[in-house]
Amino acid sequence: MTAAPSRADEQRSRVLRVSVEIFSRRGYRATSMNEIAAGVGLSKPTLYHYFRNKEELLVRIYSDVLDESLRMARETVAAAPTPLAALRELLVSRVVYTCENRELLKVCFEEEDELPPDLAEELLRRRRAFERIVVDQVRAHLAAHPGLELGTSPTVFVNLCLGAVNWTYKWYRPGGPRTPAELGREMAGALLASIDPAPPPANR
Amino acid sequence: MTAAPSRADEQRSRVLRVSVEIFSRRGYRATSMNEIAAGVGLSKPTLYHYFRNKEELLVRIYSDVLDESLRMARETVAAAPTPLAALRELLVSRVVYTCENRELLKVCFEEEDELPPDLAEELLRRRRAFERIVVDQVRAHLAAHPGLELGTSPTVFVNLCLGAVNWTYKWYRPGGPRTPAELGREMAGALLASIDPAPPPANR
DNA sequence: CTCCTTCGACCGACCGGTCGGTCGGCAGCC
DNA sequence: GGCTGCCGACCGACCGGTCGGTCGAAGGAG
Repeated sequence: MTAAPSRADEQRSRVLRVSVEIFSRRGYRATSMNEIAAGVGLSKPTLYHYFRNKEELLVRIYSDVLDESLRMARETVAAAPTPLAALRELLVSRVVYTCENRELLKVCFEEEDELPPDLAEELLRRRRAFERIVVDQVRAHLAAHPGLELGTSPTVFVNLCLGAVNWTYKWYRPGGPRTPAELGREMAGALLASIDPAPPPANR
Repeated sequence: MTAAPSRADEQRSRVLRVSVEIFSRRGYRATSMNEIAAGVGLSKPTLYHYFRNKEELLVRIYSDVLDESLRMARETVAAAPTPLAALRELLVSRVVYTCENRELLKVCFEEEDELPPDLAEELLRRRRAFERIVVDQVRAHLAAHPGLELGTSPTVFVNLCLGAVNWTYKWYRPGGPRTPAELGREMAGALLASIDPAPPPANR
């Protein structure tokens, strides 16, 4: 059971929401604390009442995304009947999450090395944990289908898949003909074609 | 025939090389003109002797990459026997180019919207021209193989492929077991599996 | 009910420092 | 002697962060 959020917690998350919006639009460095304060409707000193400094904003944003991503990935894997299905759902859910949080992921992907070096290590550790979940599904799938040839290492294959999926933050625009979920299914289909033992019938 | 580069041209390209190095390491906004000047071994005013302002550095970097990319893409397509071969070579050459110019592409991908709005339009036009070359190969390949089912639109498919390929700037590190060319071939193989009418025999 | 204390939320004014960019001048080569 | 390459010194703007202080609600004492 999560405790009811205090007024302070609400303010903090409002600040974070506004920060994501402005960081994604103007960049972390180019955004001043005054802009954020104005966006939230507070003064700059009040921002510092809630957060130690500018860096902490970025750390919180990045860390929260990691938490959410890890949680989603573990849930997805637990619910999937086979490693291949898990892999497919993992990719679909990443596409959906990315499409629905483009600003957030833009900040995470592009401001990654503005993170303070002392925390970067621990954050990287959690990012690796996420990637490892995906790699494990590939390995499990290959182990279950000894005839399959991946043509590369599982790590490279996962980097390729996650790259294709993450890149959607650069080109996806809402309001197109596809819902994020449809888009995710189509992309996952193309990405997993090379390791799917039962490709769709229409393949000639 | 290209004219012999003047001394000034050489200095300018030295400045650009150093700028790419520092921009990629510290970010465009976080990099001061003084740092660049120190890196080149000049004073700040001398930088302004060669370039109008900081923005122009970024524009030149970005524009040069576009030129080179378009040139490479056109050459590759012209030399390929079939659309599928062209597509494969296009992806391989992108991977190789990316691996060998990680800093450069990092700057282009991550500082894209620091570009001045008045030039952004024309630069975007050229970027679209590059993407269009790739899309055209997909269309031509599908037209030549009526039985093939792409499972999505050519545009989405190209975004997916280029995303996977571009993302390599985030994870590729030289000195690994694969050369960039090998890496490119492996990745292109996986990416094109879903539209390859003659997949490798070991597939089952 | 009232008075008084306490405290979180909040802000105007300010500071040290940095940044992009400029100015005026010097040196050396054609 | 003019042109190119070069620089020390400087400027206005702005930024992250702090300081000192206000205000109103909560809460206990009488």
